[in-house]
Amino acid sequence: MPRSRPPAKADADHTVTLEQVAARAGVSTMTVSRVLRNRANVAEKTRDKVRAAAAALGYVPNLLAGALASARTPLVVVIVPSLGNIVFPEVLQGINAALEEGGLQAVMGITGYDQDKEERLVETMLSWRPAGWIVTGLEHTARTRQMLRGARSPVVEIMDTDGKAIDMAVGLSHRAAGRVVGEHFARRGLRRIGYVGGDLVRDLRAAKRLQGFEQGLAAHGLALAARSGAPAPSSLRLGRTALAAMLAEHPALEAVYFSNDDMAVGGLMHCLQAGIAVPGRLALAGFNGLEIGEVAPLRLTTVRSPRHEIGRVAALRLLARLDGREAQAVTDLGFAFVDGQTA
Amino acid sequence: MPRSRPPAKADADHTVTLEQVAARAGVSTMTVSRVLRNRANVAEKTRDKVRAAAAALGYVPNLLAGALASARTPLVVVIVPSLGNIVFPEVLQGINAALEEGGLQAVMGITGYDQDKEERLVETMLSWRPAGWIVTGLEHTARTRQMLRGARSPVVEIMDTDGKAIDMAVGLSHRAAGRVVGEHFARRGLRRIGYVGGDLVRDLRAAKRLQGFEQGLAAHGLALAARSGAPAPSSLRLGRTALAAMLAEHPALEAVYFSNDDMAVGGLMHCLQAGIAVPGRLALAGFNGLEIGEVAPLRLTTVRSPRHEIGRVAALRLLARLDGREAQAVTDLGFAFVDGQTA
DNA sequence: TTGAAAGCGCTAACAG
DNA sequence: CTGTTAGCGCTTTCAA
Repeated sequence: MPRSRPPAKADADHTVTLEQVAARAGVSTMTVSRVLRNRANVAEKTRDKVRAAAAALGYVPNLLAGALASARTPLVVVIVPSLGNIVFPEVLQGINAALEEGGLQAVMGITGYDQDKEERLVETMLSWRPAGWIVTGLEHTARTRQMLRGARSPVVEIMDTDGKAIDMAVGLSHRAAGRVVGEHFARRGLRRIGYVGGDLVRDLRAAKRLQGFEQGLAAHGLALAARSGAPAPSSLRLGRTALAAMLAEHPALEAVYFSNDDMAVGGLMHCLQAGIAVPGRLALAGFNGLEIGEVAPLRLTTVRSPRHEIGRVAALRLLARLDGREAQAVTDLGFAFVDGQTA
Repeated sequence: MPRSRPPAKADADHTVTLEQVAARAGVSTMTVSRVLRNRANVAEKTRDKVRAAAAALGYVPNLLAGALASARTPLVVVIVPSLGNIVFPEVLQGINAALEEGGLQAVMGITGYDQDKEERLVETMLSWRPAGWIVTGLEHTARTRQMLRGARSPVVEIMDTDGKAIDMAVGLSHRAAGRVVGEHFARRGLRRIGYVGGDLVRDLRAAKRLQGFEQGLAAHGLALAARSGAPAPSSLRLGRTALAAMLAEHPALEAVYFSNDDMAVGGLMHCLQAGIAVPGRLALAGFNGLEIGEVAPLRLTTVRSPRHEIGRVAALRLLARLDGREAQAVTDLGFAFVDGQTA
């Protein structure tokens, strides 16, 4: 004979089900379900009875059962490359706050700037049948792209707008952000210019900024005199050591563009300690507009990215689409050049 | 007549189910289930047939259905107070990496250092029937505690060991960490000492560090000469402005202890810019051992907390318990005093 | 080594 | 406004 599980009511596992609430309230499970999900068309008196019964029993809904029955999960998969600096946590805060208001839950994945890892994450996450996806960047493996399209739930690619989106994109043009700094350097009359970055093969947005930066220089007849890139994640320390190394080899450098603010502040710290006059002897600039650049003894010249806002808007676009509303395909939230004291 | 949904095979929604894989492979759904979950006792030939069928159809398992049927989710709820500085993202990276190896998924919640928000989060998350919980700190509302206990899945409280754990705890003694700095200041012969922090009512671990710090001073017959606390989250900027304000009011101060490294580095930046000699004229110390303190022109005196390790170990303890292994109730991962150049 | 039956806890659809 | 019926896609249990 097949198993006949004991009725839930007698379960050793004291989990309270809709059915028990229904029994106690003297109504059907459907009515309980309606009340608990605030559906219309239930008499006020019935509502009260049901709520009382649910409270008395300490009922906790089972989202798994609900999601399976309705074919709708309140889950949104969020995939970011790293939590190693403050940039993506800030984006996550924006995402999280907005999703929460819409009654959705973020499930997080971290790729380590590895597209194959991203592909594996997407494959795994597919099993949750998420309501939507927020992924970082516009570059993915072909299979990742295919899986995301096949999932037929909305996808927002964040941070970048230089490229083609799978579905929606919310970010800024990194090429343009880099170009602005290149032109600024050129207009300042800086000539011997270096670049200090991390791993450009992995961080494609940093690569786009550098590309834009070089275009900005080229527009004024300039070119990069030195360039360093370690196969390591960007960090304050790397910025510091890489700048020191570059200056040892190219002592005549007049300016350095860094892949981001972490790197740039690291470089600035080197200059402060080594007694290198900034910006007189060496001009510096970064990207992101982090707080550390603002409170440094010299305000860092940089480009501010709207990180929290990118997260918030990405989540809102997703919510809009889930509500059946139209949502803009590409949202360029722009950036602001920060004319600081280091360049 | 009740709805009669079209059979899944003809569904407009092309979702492939176990049943379709089974049909194609010429076996029962149970056999497919066994193969796909790598259960023993399936003939090698059958395995191959099933795998081929699954691949051909592009089968994607439905975790919701699986979890409902087996009463087991691979979800772990992780609740942290904030992603506003790099501390908790680092903890999350540690958690995430270890959970992933164990086949578990983190679902994140952010409390904003608000215990009522935490309570609401726990209540909501309960509906996922998570396999385990990682929550921050040892202080929670009575109802949060009750819900977590009632969930009957393992709970790890992270960061702190000064108090009583619900189930397991992984962290360090903040009281001891504060005390070490207090004694260091005293031994250095510093006498007029101030404290600059954020909101101690919300950040209870910062409050414990301050308590330990004052004990350390008291052991040498000293007491705090000044103390500032804004009802705001700690930040580089707050550290900078709060120190400036404190020095304006207490110009004779010889040393300042900050609630953490963000605050302390902010303070250090103020000194660098204002030309205040550190540590000669003013000694500074913080807490956490962040990279920014290490690359500053003066290495920050601080106490290093094992953030990534706390996350990793917390996840491992959870995994151990889910595997039915015993796991240590309280794990004190300790801290390291960093004898920097600012105190 | 494989399969059949039952059911996890909930919601959609329809009937009244 | 409320109830009935069927079934979401999977795994458990037991039998063969």
